[in-house]
Amino acid sequence: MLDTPLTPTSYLVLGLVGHLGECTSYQMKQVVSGSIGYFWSFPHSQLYAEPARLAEAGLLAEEREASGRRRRSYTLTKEGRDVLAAWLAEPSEQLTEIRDLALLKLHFGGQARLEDIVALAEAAAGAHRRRLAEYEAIASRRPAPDRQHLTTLDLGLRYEATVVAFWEEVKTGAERGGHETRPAPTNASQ
Amino acid sequence: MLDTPLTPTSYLVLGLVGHLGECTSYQMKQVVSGSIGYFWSFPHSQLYAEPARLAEAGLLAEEREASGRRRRSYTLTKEGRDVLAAWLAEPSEQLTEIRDLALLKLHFGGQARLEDIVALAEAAAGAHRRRLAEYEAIASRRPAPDRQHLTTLDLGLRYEATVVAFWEEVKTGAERGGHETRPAPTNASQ
DNA sequence: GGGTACATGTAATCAGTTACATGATTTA
DNA sequence: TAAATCATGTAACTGATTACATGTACCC
Repeated sequence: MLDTPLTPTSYLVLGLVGHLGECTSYQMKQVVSGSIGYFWSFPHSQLYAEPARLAEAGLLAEEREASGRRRRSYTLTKEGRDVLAAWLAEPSEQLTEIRDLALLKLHFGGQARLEDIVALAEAAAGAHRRRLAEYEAIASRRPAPDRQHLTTLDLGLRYEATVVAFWEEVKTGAERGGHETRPAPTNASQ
Repeated sequence: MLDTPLTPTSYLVLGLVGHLGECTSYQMKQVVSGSIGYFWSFPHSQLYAEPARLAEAGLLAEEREASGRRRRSYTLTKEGRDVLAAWLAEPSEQLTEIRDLALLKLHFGGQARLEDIVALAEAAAGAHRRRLAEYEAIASRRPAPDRQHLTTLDLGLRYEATVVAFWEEVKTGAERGGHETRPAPTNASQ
């Protein structure tokens, strides 16, 4: 049935179209930027390229306006709906992939100066604190019935709170300067 | 100085070579698989391709065995060391990118059956519980002095604990079946 | 001495990113 | 009506992934 194996992006688009019903790439973009985009970002061009691929694979039906902007809009085909349902029904095995430059820097922190670690931790804590505040604002606007079951937003809230605390501790730890980081990188060899 | 802008992978490799000193791609691979690879995975082929790129850019020096396997090994050049130091000294602004298929499925859970959510949550909780156990084992082997400053492993421990709890709650929530998920997907239209 | 697992790469492909470009709509 | 901003795409490039392939050491 399918030649090209589907990527995470494929399912993301299928899920969006399934959720929204008939929609354009731009509408997907708007929805993404207020939800998934917070933790899983990608350029909007993918929301144009991927539906085209899915349409070619027969999972989406493409309709184009006859006049004006000639927008393309998409709907799930029967096959698309089946593929999406099958994907949703199959529990996924793989764990979280985390891409975080600040964490990577911390990981190589043994090669950095303590003051750089302090600055890094401060910046990271601040950024995550702001993100946490955004999530809290969204959560407070969330209608009551939805508050009963857990969503990605709830994990986002917990994640950011955890991370803020983590970076704050990293900062105070580095400020106290104690612990066993080499005083200077590898200057001994110079 | 630099033509190609450096990617996260570039810095990852620079950091590894800085940390290990002269090393081969295979050695990097081994180190990665016991540390960064836990949350930031990528195929080993990148650990062959990227050092080659960096060598061409003058940030790594490449040495090749004259006989036998003709292994390539890499060291930082002066310029590479500077670039790495500058990167480490500059606090990064961007937040965490999280790629998690299970979370994505949960996000589209309104289109799934409740029993699928239960299975999803159960599988995810189990996988993260196992990962947490791995981290705990590593942490217990960690030498005492290192226990004083926080590392990526510490965040890993906290993250996994948070996520396990989250998925367990999702599971019990879905089992109780309560909340406002539509009883059946969109079967009404069939 | 043959199989199996570890070690070390290369080639081809493609998804994803970057950059560009233009058409509509609003606003001042 | 000019300027800004929102909306809608396309083209080109390349980093990352997949797949393949072979060499070396060890073990039964």
